Amino acid sequence: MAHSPKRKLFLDLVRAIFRINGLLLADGDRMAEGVGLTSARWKVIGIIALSNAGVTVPGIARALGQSRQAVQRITDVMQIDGLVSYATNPRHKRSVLVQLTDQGQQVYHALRTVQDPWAIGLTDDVPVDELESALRLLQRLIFRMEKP
Amino acid sequence: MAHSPKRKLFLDLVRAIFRINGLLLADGDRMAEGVGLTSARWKVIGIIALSNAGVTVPGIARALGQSRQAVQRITDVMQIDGLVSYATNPRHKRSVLVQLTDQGQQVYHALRTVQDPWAIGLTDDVPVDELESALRLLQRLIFRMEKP
DNA sequence: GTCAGGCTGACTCTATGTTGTCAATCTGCT
DNA sequence: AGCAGATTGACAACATAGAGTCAGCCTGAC
Repeated sequence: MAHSPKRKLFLDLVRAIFRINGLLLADGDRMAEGVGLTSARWKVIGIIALSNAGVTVPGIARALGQSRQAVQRITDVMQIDGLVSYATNPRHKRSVLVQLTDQGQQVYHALRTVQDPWAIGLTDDVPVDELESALRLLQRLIFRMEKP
Repeated sequence: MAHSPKRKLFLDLVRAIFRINGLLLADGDRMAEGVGLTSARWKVIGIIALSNAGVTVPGIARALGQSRQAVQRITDVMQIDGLVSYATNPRHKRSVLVQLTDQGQQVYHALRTVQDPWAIGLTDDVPVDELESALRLLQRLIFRMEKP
Protein backbone atom coordinates (compact mmCIF):
# COMPACT_ATOMS: atom_id res chain seq x y z
CA MET A 1 0.00 0.00 0.00
CA ALA A 2 2.19 2.78 -1.22
CA HIS A 3 -0.53 5.42 -1.06
CA SER A 4 -2.04 4.51 2.29
CA PRO A 5 0.03 6.98 4.35
CA LYS A 6 -0.64 9.64 1.74
CA ARG A 7 -4.36 8.97 2.02
CA LYS A 8 -4.26 9.41 5.78
CA LEU A 9 -2.12 12.50 5.39
CA PHE A 10 -4.64 14.01 3.02
CA LEU A 11 -7.58 13.22 5.29
CA ASP A 12 -5.70 14.86 8.16
CA LEU A 13 -5.23 17.86 5.91
CA VAL A 14 -8.95 17.88 5.17
CA ARG A 15 -9.76 17.82 8.86
CA ALA A 16 -7.25 20.63 9.45
CA ILE A 17 -8.90 22.71 6.73
CA PHE A 18 -12.34 22.22 8.30
CA ARG A 19 -10.89 23.15 11.67
CA ILE A 20 -9.04 26.25 10.53
CA ASN A 21 -12.04 27.36 8.49
CA GLY A 22 -14.08 27.43 11.67
CA LEU A 23 -11.35 29.21 13.56
CA LEU A 24 -10.99 31.80 10.81
CA LEU A 25 -14.72 32.48 10.90
CA ALA A 26 -14.55 32.85 14.68
CA ASP A 27 -11.60 35.24 14.42
CA GLY A 28 -13.38 37.09 11.63
CA ASP A 29 -16.45 37.45 13.81
CA ARG A 30 -14.33 38.69 16.69
CA MET A 31 -12.49 41.25 14.57
CA ALA A 32 -15.55 42.37 12.66
CA GLU A 33 -17.59 42.67 15.82
CA GLY A 34 -15.81 45.85 16.84
CA VAL A 35 -17.02 47.63 13.72
CA GLY A 36 -20.49 46.11 13.67
CA LEU A 37 -19.86 43.41 11.08
CA THR A 38 -19.93 39.62 10.96
CA SER A 39 -17.48 37.21 9.39
CA ALA A 40 -19.66 36.81 6.30
CA ARG A 41 -19.68 40.57 5.73
CA TRP A 42 -15.98 40.62 6.52
CA LYS A 43 -15.38 38.28 3.60
CA VAL A 44 -17.64 40.24 1.26
CA ILE A 45 -16.36 43.71 2.14
CA GLY A 46 -12.81 42.52 1.52
CA ILE A 47 -13.64 41.53 -2.05
CA ILE A 48 -15.49 44.79 -2.73
CA ALA A 49 -12.64 46.86 -1.33
CA LEU A 50 -10.13 45.04 -3.53
CA SER A 51 -11.92 46.18 -6.68
CA ASN A 52 -11.90 49.91 -7.30
CA ALA A 53 -14.49 50.02 -10.05
CA GLY A 54 -17.16 48.04 -8.24
CA VAL A 55 -18.17 44.44 -8.72
CA THR A 56 -21.41 42.63 -9.37
CA VAL A 57 -22.96 40.29 -6.86
CA PRO A 58 -22.24 37.20 -8.95
CA GLY A 59 -18.70 38.50 -9.35
CA ILE A 60 -18.23 38.55 -5.57
CA ALA A 61 -19.75 35.08 -5.38
CA ARG A 62 -17.30 33.77 -7.94
CA ALA A 63 -14.38 35.37 -6.12
CA LEU A 64 -15.47 33.70 -2.88
CA GLY A 65 -16.58 30.48 -4.52
CA GLN A 66 -20.03 30.79 -3.04
CA SER A 67 -23.52 30.92 -4.45
CA ARG A 68 -24.66 34.31 -5.65
CA GLN A 69 -27.79 34.00 -3.51
CA ALA A 70 -25.75 33.89 -0.32
CA VAL A 71 -23.77 36.96 -1.36
CA GLN A 72 -26.92 38.78 -2.47
CA ARG A 73 -28.42 38.42 0.97
CA ILE A 74 -25.27 39.79 2.60
CA THR A 75 -25.03 42.80 0.29
CA ASP A 76 -28.73 43.56 0.70
CA VAL A 77 -28.30 43.82 4.46
CA MET A 78 -25.12 45.85 4.05
CA GLN A 79 -26.95 48.23 1.76
CA ILE A 80 -29.67 48.71 4.36
CA ASP A 81 -26.95 49.36 6.90
CA GLY A 82 -25.44 51.96 4.58
CA LEU A 83 -22.14 50.19 3.98
CA VAL A 84 -22.55 49.56 0.27
CA SER A 85 -24.57 51.12 -2.52
CA TYR A 86 -25.83 49.75 -5.80
CA ALA A 87 -24.76 51.71 -8.88
CA THR A 88 -26.05 51.18 -12.39
CA ASN A 89 -23.78 48.97 -14.42
CA PRO A 90 -22.95 50.49 -17.81
CA ARG A 91 -22.18 47.02 -19.11
CA HIS A 92 -25.28 45.26 -17.86
CA LYS A 93 -28.79 46.61 -17.44
CA ARG A 94 -29.92 44.31 -14.66
CA SER A 95 -26.72 43.44 -12.84
CA VAL A 96 -25.84 46.41 -10.67
CA LEU A 97 -22.42 47.25 -9.30
CA VAL A 98 -21.78 47.00 -5.57
CA GLN A 99 -19.67 49.84 -4.20
CA LEU A 100 -18.51 50.85 -0.75
CA THR A 101 -20.15 54.00 0.57
CA ASP A 102 -18.08 56.50 2.54
CA GLN A 103 -19.25 54.78 5.67
CA GLY A 104 -18.34 51.43 4.17
CA GLN A 105 -14.83 52.63 3.41
CA GLN A 106 -14.47 53.91 6.96
CA VAL A 107 -15.57 50.54 8.30
CA TYR A 108 -13.15 48.74 6.00
CA HIS A 109 -10.34 51.01 7.14
CA ALA A 110 -11.20 50.31 10.77
CA LEU A 111 -11.24 46.64 9.94
CA ARG A 112 -7.75 46.84 8.51
CA THR A 113 -6.39 48.31 11.73
CA VAL A 114 -7.47 45.10 13.45
CA GLN A 115 -6.96 42.65 10.63
CA ASP A 116 -3.39 43.58 9.69
CA PRO A 117 -1.89 43.05 13.16
CA TRP A 118 -3.88 39.81 13.35
CA ALA A 119 -2.40 38.55 10.08
CA ILE A 120 1.10 39.62 11.05
CA GLY A 121 0.83 38.15 14.54
CA LEU A 122 -0.31 34.77 13.32
CA THR A 123 2.50 34.44 10.79
CA ASP A 124 5.13 35.99 13.00
CA ASP A 125 7.50 33.06 13.09
CA VAL A 126 6.37 31.36 9.89
CA PRO A 127 8.87 31.56 7.03
CA VAL A 128 7.61 33.12 3.81
CA ASP A 129 8.53 30.09 1.75
CA GLU A 130 6.42 27.81 3.92
CA LEU A 131 3.43 30.09 3.41
CA GLU A 132 4.12 30.12 -0.30
CA SER A 133 4.38 26.37 -0.68
CA ALA A 134 1.26 25.73 1.42
CA LEU A 135 -0.65 28.29 -0.63
CA ARG A 136 0.55 26.66 -3.85
CA LEU A 137 -0.56 23.26 -2.62
CA LEU A 138 -4.02 24.49 -1.68
CA GLN A 139 -4.41 26.33 -4.98
CA ARG A 140 -3.35 23.17 -6.77
CA LEU A 141 -6.00 21.18 -4.93
CA ILE A 142 -8.57 23.91 -5.61
CA PHE A 143 -7.76 23.79 -9.29
CA ARG A 144 -8.17 20.03 -9.41
CA MET A 145 -11.44 20.17 -7.49
CA GLU A 146 -12.92 22.97 -9.60
CA LYS A 147 -12.32 21.35 -12.96
CA PRO A 148 -14.74 18.41 -12.97
CA MET B 1 7.49 47.13 5.00
CA ALA B 2 9.17 43.78 5.47
CA HIS B 3 5.97 42.00 6.41
CA SER B 4 3.65 43.46 3.80
CA PRO B 5 4.15 40.66 1.25
CA LYS B 6 3.75 38.13 4.03
CA ARG B 7 0.49 39.76 5.06
CA LYS B 8 -0.86 39.53 1.51
CA LEU B 9 0.39 35.95 1.27
CA PHE B 10 -1.45 35.04 4.44
CA LEU B 11 -4.66 36.69 3.30
CA ASP B 12 -4.41 34.77 0.04
CA LEU B 13 -4.00 31.63 2.11
CA VAL B 14 -7.11 32.56 4.10
CA ARG B 15 -9.08 33.02 0.90
CA ALA B 16 -7.79 29.67 -0.38
CA ILE B 17 -8.88 27.97 2.85
CA PHE B 18 -12.39 29.43 2.54
CA ARG B 19 -12.50 28.32 -1.07
CA ILE B 20 -11.26 24.80 -0.50
CA ASN B 21 -13.54 24.41 2.51
CA GLY B 22 -16.50 25.06 0.27
CA LEU B 23 -15.19 22.69 -2.37
CA LEU B 24 -14.58 19.97 0.21
CA LEU B 25 -18.13 20.32 1.47
CA ALA B 26 -19.41 20.09 -2.10
CA ASP B 27 -17.29 16.98 -2.76
CA GLY B 28 -18.39 15.56 0.58
CA ASP B 29 -22.01 16.11 -0.34
CA ARG B 30 -21.45 14.49 -3.71
CA MET B 31 -19.73 11.43 -2.23
CA ALA B 32 -22.09 11.09 0.71
CA GLU B 33 -25.13 11.49 -1.51
CA GLY B 34 -24.70 8.01 -2.93
CA VAL B 35 -25.15 6.46 0.51
CA GLY B 36 -27.85 8.83 1.70
CA LEU B 37 -25.69 11.16 3.75
CA THR B 38 -24.72 14.82 3.69
CA SER B 39 -21.31 16.42 4.15
CA ALA B 40 -22.07 17.24 7.78
CA ARG B 41 -22.87 13.60 8.52
CA TRP B 42 -19.85 12.60 6.48
CA LYS B 43 -17.65 14.57 8.88
CA VAL B 44 -19.35 13.15 11.96
CA ILE B 45 -19.40 9.51 10.85
CA GLY B 46 -15.68 9.71 10.13
CA ILE B 47 -14.92 10.70 13.71
CA ILE B 48 -17.15 8.01 15.16
CA ALA B 49 -15.63 5.35 12.92
CA LEU B 50 -12.13 6.34 14.00
CA SER B 51 -12.90 5.54 17.64
CA ASN B 52 -13.65 1.91 18.41
CA ALA B 53 -15.00 2.36 21.91
CA GLY B 54 -17.52 5.05 21.05
CA VAL B 55 -17.34 8.76 21.66
CA THR B 56 -19.56 11.29 23.36
CA VAL B 57 -21.28 14.05 21.43
CA PRO B 58 -19.13 16.77 23.00
CA GLY B 59 -16.12 14.60 22.19
CA ILE B 60 -17.03 14.62 18.50
CA ALA B 61 -17.61 18.34 18.69
CA ARG B 62 -14.15 18.90 20.15
CA ALA B 63 -12.55 16.70 17.51
CA LEU B 64 -14.25 18.70 14.78
CA GLY B 65 -13.87 22.04 16.51
CA GLN B 66 -17.59 22.66 16.34
CA SER B 67 -20.27 23.39 18.87
CA ARG B 68 -21.76 20.35 20.59
CA GLN B 69 -25.23 21.56 19.67
CA ALA B 70 -24.45 21.24 15.98
CA VAL B 71 -23.09 17.71 16.44
CA GLN B 72 -26.00 16.72 18.67
CA ARG B 73 -28.48 17.61 15.98
CA ILE B 74 -26.56 15.57 13.40
CA THR B 75 -26.29 12.50 15.63
CA ASP B 76 -29.97 12.75 16.59
CA VAL B 77 -30.96 12.57 12.94
CA MET B 78 -28.48 9.78 12.28
CA GLN B 79 -29.93 7.84 15.19
CA ILE B 80 -33.42 8.20 13.76
CA ASP B 81 -32.04 6.99 10.45
CA GLY B 82 -30.53 3.99 12.23
CA LEU B 83 -26.91 4.80 11.51
CA VAL B 84 -25.80 5.34 15.09
CA SER B 85 -27.00 4.21 18.48
CA TYR B 86 -26.62 5.71 21.93
CA ALA B 87 -25.06 3.43 24.53
CA THR B 88 -24.81 4.09 28.23
CA ASN B 89 -21.48 5.55 29.20
CA PRO B 90 -19.86 3.74 32.14
CA ARG B 91 -17.83 6.85 32.86
CA HIS B 92 -20.63 9.39 32.76
CA LYS B 93 -24.27 8.90 33.66
CA ARG B 94 -25.76 11.55 31.39
CA SER B 95 -23.32 11.73 28.50
CA VAL B 96 -24.04 8.71 26.33
CA LEU B 97 -21.67 7.10 23.87
CA VAL B 98 -22.34 7.35 20.16
CA GLN B 99 -21.66 4.14 18.27
CA LEU B 100 -22.12 3.01 14.69
CA THR B 101 -24.88 0.48 14.18
CA ASP B 102 -24.39 -2.36 11.74
CA GLN B 103 -26.11 -0.26 9.15
CA GLY B 104 -23.89 2.68 10.07
CA GLN B 105 -20.79 0.56 9.57
CA GLN B 106 -22.06 -0.60 6.21
CA VAL B 107 -22.65 3.01 5.18
CA TYR B 108 -19.21 4.00 6.38
CA HIS B 109 -17.69 1.15 4.43
CA ALA B 110 -19.58 2.20 1.32
CA LEU B 111 -18.36 5.72 1.92
CA ARG B 112 -14.77 4.54 2.04
CA THR B 113 -15.06 2.91 -1.35
CA VAL B 114 -15.83 6.34 -2.78
CA GLN B 115 -13.72 8.45 -0.45
CA ASP B 116 -10.44 6.59 -0.79
CA PRO B 117 -10.18 6.86 -4.58
CA TRP B 118 -11.19 10.51 -4.23
CA ALA B 119 -8.38 11.17 -1.76
CA ILE B 120 -5.87 9.26 -3.84
CA GLY B 121 -6.95 10.90 -7.06
CA LEU B 122 -6.66 14.42 -5.70
CA THR B 123 -3.15 13.87 -4.33
CA ASP B 124 -1.98 11.78 -7.24
CA ASP B 125 0.90 13.95 -8.31
CA VAL B 126 1.45 15.73 -5.01
CA PRO B 127 4.64 14.74 -3.18
CA VAL B 128 4.21 13.42 0.34
CA ASP B 129 6.57 16.00 1.82
CA GLU B 130 4.51 18.86 0.39
CA LEU B 131 1.41 17.44 2.02
CA GLU B 132 3.31 17.04 5.27
CA SER B 133 4.67 20.57 5.34
CA ALA B 134 1.31 22.10 4.43
CA LEU B 135 -0.38 20.05 7.14
CA ARG B 136 2.25 21.15 9.66
CA LEU B 137 1.74 24.79 8.72
CA LEU B 138 -2.02 24.57 9.12
CA GLN B 139 -1.71 22.73 12.42
CA ARG B 140 0.69 25.41 13.58
CA LEU B 141 -1.79 28.12 12.69
CA ILE B 142 -4.59 26.14 14.34
CA PHE B 143 -2.54 25.85 17.50
CA ARG B 144 -1.89 29.59 17.57
CA MET B 145 -5.53 30.42 16.93
CA GLU B 146 -6.85 28.01 19.55
CA LYS B 147 -4.72 29.27 22.41
CA PRO B 148 -6.21 32.68 23.18
C1' DG C 1 -18.77 14.09 52.77
C1' DT C 2 -19.55 18.48 50.73
C1' DC C 3 -19.60 21.96 47.69
C1' DA C 4 -18.06 25.09 43.89
C1' DG C 5 -17.16 24.92 39.30
C1' DG C 6 -17.30 22.43 35.06
C1' DC C 7 -19.72 19.46 31.76
C1' DT C 8 -23.84 17.87 29.48
C1' DG C 9 -28.55 17.70 27.35
C1' DA C 10 -32.36 20.27 25.69
C1' DC C 11 -34.28 24.18 23.76
C1' DT C 12 -34.50 28.62 21.13
C1' DC C 13 -32.98 32.28 18.10
C1' DT C 14 -30.19 33.96 14.59
C1' DA C 15 -26.87 33.83 10.73
C1' DT C 16 -25.02 31.58 6.89
C1' DG C 17 -25.06 28.94 2.75
C1' DT C 18 -26.89 25.57 -0.96
C1' DT C 19 -30.26 24.13 -4.16
C1' DG C 20 -34.14 24.77 -7.04
C1' DT C 21 -37.20 27.56 -9.83
C1' DC C 22 -38.85 31.24 -12.86
C1' DA C 23 -38.74 35.30 -15.62
C1' DA C 24 -35.94 38.93 -17.53
C1' DT C 25 -31.75 40.18 -19.63
C1' DC C 26 -27.47 39.62 -21.89
C1' DT C 27 -23.99 37.48 -25.10
C1' DG C 28 -22.23 35.27 -28.97
C1' DC C 29 -23.04 32.96 -33.13
C1' DT C 30 -25.18 32.72 -37.52
C1' DA D 1 -31.46 41.03 -37.11
C1' DG D 2 -32.53 36.91 -34.75
C1' DC D 3 -32.09 33.15 -31.87
C1' DA D 4 -30.05 29.64 -28.45
C1' DG D 5 -27.70 29.38 -24.40
C1' DA D 6 -25.76 31.64 -20.44
C1' DT D 7 -26.32 35.08 -16.81
C1' DT D 8 -28.86 37.55 -13.45
C1' DG D 9 -32.38 38.89 -9.90
C1' DA D 10 -35.94 37.36 -6.96
C1' DC D 11 -38.03 34.17 -4.10
C1' DA D 12 -38.58 29.87 -1.34
C1' DA D 13 -37.26 25.60 1.14
C1' DC D 14 -33.89 23.39 3.53
C1' DA D 15 -29.36 22.14 6.02
C1' DT D 16 -25.81 23.66 8.79
C1' DA D 17 -23.59 26.17 12.52
C1' DG D 18 -22.91 29.46 16.51
C1' DA D 19 -24.57 31.71 20.75
C1' DG D 20 -27.36 31.97 24.65
C1' DT D 21 -29.93 29.94 28.44
C1' DC D 22 -31.35 26.68 31.96
C1' DA D 23 -31.43 22.65 34.78
C1' DG D 24 -29.28 18.42 36.02
C1' DC D 25 -25.18 15.69 36.67
C1' DC D 26 -20.21 15.07 37.46
C1' DT D 27 -15.47 15.95 39.12
C1' DG D 28 -12.06 17.32 42.06
C1' DA D 29 -10.39 20.08 45.87
C1' DC D 30 -11.14 20.63 50.55
